[in-house]
Amino acid sequence: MYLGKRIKELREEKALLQRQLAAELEIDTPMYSKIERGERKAKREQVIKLAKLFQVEEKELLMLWLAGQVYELVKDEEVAKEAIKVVEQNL
Amino acid sequence: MYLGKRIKELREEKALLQRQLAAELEIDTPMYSKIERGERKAKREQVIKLAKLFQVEEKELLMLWLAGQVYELVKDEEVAKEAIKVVEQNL
DNA sequence: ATGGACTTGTCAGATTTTGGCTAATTTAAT
DNA sequence: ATTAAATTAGCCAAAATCTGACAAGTCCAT
Repeated sequence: MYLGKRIKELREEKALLQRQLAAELEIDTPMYSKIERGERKAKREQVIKLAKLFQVEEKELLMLWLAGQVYELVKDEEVAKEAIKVVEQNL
Repeated sequence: MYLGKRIKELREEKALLQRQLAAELEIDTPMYSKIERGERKAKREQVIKLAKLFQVEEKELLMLWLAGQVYELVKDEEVAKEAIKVVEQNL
């Protein structure tokens, strides 16, 4: 998963533990673990908080977060590419 | 909405009434009306049935249906374009 | 002003999502 | 190999969302 992969990188760079970030986000550790692995999706607010904690651009993480959701939506569809292109046109 | 616009066109081309299509899909007319206007989203099965009824490529309607969902997901996000591009890369 | 087509609003029931708990597994160090 | 810490898996109830149906409304032509 897009966001999960990135925040895992960031967490390891800064040598933080899942439970520390979980505490910051006020969720439990298993939940944070799931977000990192993309098993659960973070909420917008949590992504923003993570950007602050890691001191990276909010936009970067929000973009990955959104991309992950789009990917989940289209991944099993034969017409995924075409659909994406159509949306891209109209943005 | 992508799909709604298209099935309205098709319905008018063939001079059919909403209630006729609603009957085919086994839903009530208000529901069909909402699907056409994009107020409710059709389910996959209904889209396929509609393609058969209108005698158009299943793929065409499924693509529009998917595009509509993607659009709903990203439309209010500042990072929509970038996110879409990232997904496009990885398909 | 009646009738037919379509739309709007509402609502309970069904389905999904969510958060947190416990327990299992993996990892790292001694 | 044993322990302790970190991470993951599985489960369950509460909350939120989605669904289908109905009643009532508008709009338009006759």
